[in-house]
Amino acid sequence: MSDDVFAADGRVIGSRALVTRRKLLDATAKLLQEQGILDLRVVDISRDVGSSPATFYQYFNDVDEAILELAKEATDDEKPLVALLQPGWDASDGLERAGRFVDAYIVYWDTHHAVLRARNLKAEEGNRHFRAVRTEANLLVMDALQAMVSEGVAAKRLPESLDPFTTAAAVVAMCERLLAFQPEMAKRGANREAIRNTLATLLYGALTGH
Amino acid sequence: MSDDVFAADGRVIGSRALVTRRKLLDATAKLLQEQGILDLRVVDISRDVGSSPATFYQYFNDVDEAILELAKEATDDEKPLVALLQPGWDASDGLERAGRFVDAYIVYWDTHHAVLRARNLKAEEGNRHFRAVRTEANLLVMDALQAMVSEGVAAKRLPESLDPFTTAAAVVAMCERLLAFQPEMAKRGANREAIRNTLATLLYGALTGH
DNA sequence: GACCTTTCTGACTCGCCGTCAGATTTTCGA
DNA sequence: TCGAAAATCTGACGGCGAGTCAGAAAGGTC
Repeated sequence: MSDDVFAADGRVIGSRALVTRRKLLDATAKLLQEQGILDLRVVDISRDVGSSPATFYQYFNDVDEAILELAKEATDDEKPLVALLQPGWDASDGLERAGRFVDAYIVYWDTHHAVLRARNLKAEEGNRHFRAVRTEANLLVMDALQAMVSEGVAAKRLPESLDPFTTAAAVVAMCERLLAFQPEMAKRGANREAIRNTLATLLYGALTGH
Repeated sequence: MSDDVFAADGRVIGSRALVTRRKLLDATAKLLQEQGILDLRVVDISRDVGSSPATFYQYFNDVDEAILELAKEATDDEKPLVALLQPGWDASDGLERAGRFVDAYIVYWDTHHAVLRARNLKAEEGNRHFRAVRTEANLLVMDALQAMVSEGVAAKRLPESLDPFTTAAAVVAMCERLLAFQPEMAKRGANREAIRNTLATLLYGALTGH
């Protein structure tokens, strides 16, 4: 496994090119955030870094490839979340632990939501590269969650009708989607604190049975 | 309030035009499903109904407008779901009632998932028309859910830290997103039945505290 | 400073978007 | 049934972004 970074035609690139590529990725992330994936144009990305569209195609075969790269980078930031999902939430500080996980998840989501949204869309539309990245990212957290659910079912705290894997998926689903609703909910009186606490309580309930 | 349907330029259209417009909407839904929103082209929609792109623009100012119309139609199919969300899930048949709601939700989702996905994307990217439609659709179900949560909190079955509105949103979030994960989960052993039962159990737990 | 390698870009083709003038079809009064 | 008017449809076009490629520019090496 090498750390070399490749251009679209497969050749290894040098340090100057690496800087250009990085700028292109940053501009892609920025515009994805500002304009959304539907209005993301290669021309704009190029203009943003002060180069020509042809330069973009030196490093990526298309916009998808750049977004995929950003999605992989986002996955790295998801890894630390797993440390917050150790078994034992049924102890007296369980709800607090759930809260700490939710806090960390909110930071993660806030940082990467535009990229994650794009990743999920492409994955749901059947793109296999994005599916793979999403699955890998979700499994990080879901394996840990699944273990917690299995433990709860074994200890009879949770009903047998809960499939551990599906429950884990449901928990991830709830986190992801509730945060996506957030701006809309704010207008209807549910502030960040309420969302945070409700989410923590629901996770605590789903994972420990309390 | 009139039932008249308007062309893009605002004039009321007749019955022949209504048929054409319907065909365009159906083709839009079909291609949205097959190709996803990112590859949806007006040329393809037109070709599919055997007319020219110019015809499309007679009825819609752009593709968004057609998708918005489809999203509104999907909302109509969501209304019957509310009938399955009457208070009283804490009775002995509560879990079965939760299951019936989940079944109905799955049918609703399967029918409209491509359109709902597009609606949610546009809403999350800040398009106010799509936000309005999504909010309206979600509120239908969320008002009913919220009442159930409030009842549970009042009866001390549910903890006070659950904000009823946010919990309702979380329940909707879980339904939506878990079904979106479904094809991926199937590969990892979680079949439809497991998803259905897990979802029902989780809703039952979140809404009744049992 | 001549040569070689890496990186960048102007200029081009292609295809889709959205428009509009005019063609085609339907409606309807006489 | 006919002809005019209204409704509907479309060919053709300008504009713009995608993606390609040959060659220019920049940087490194001796």
